[in-house]
Amino acid sequence: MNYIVDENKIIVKTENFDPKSIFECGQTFSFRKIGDVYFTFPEDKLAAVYLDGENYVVECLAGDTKFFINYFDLERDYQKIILEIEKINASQEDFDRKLIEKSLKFGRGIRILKQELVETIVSFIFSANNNIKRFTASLNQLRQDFGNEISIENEASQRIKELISSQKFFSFPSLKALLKLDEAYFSKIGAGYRAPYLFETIKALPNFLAEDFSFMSTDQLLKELVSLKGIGRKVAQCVMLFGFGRVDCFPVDTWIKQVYNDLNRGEGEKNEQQISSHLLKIFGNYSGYAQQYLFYYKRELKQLV
DNA sequence: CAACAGGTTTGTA
DNA sequence: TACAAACCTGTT
Repeated sequence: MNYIVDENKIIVKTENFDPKSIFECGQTFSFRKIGDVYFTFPEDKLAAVYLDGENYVVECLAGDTKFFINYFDLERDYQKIILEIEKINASQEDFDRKLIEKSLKFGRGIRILKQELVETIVSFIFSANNNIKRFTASLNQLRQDFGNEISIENEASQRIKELISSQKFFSFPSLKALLKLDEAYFSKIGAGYRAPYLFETIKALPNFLAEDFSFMSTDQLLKELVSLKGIGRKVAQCVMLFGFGRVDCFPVDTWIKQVYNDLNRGEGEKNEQQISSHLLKIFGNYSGYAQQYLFYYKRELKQLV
């Protein structure tokens, strides 16, 4: 066990848990950093994550510890995942093995969050061909307009109390609330040409979500997802990874495209689909994790330059 | 001012 | 099936 529960707090060892890596590796946009504290607000929940001595604390402010243990995937052994990816890496002849090694070391605190489906789908449609700053502003506006202010259920620690005294957090709107929105509203909050896609897909969600996905292969699920407007292969794979917990997919965006060229030297140009299936073939059920380590390392490194 | 940003859709070979 | 071009819009 790499965590213990103390009332509304989860105490986590730092070895495979690092808030910066978790929140800034591109998997979620439902967080806010205030000082050294990360606040995360998935659905209608809220937690503060901060360093306390040698450990990280997840202080659950709305929603119980059980919810956040699942959300942060705390029952999973990420050290084992890292070891498995290292093993795969060692068997690759034509790979830049050092790149993987460095990525795993750099991102060892990453965890793949278990995110709610509607929030994930809507957020990633916004993210397509968009920059984080711009679409997080749209998402925050959406929360403010049609979510509810999250009230603190559990007594906050003194430190957190002070930090949130001037802050408001809003839940992600329910599907019911989203269904009432029209194209013009999404345009207004800066969705641009994605506005009709959002409108169409939200309209299709009740029917879509009623399906039983448990028996579906990842390939089948991908086909279903890309049939929704505004969802192409990349967004679909993100939704599968972050919303469905399908780790056997490898989302390829511009960053992973760059990584692929660094990683797989002299293979010639390949398109996103070819890259995705090649990496999937290599990493199998560790693809989702491997993607996050590589993506985070590449992007963070780029930002330092 | 043109290019770009964590792609998708639509139209054309 | 594969590849281009257009696409909202704030930033650099």
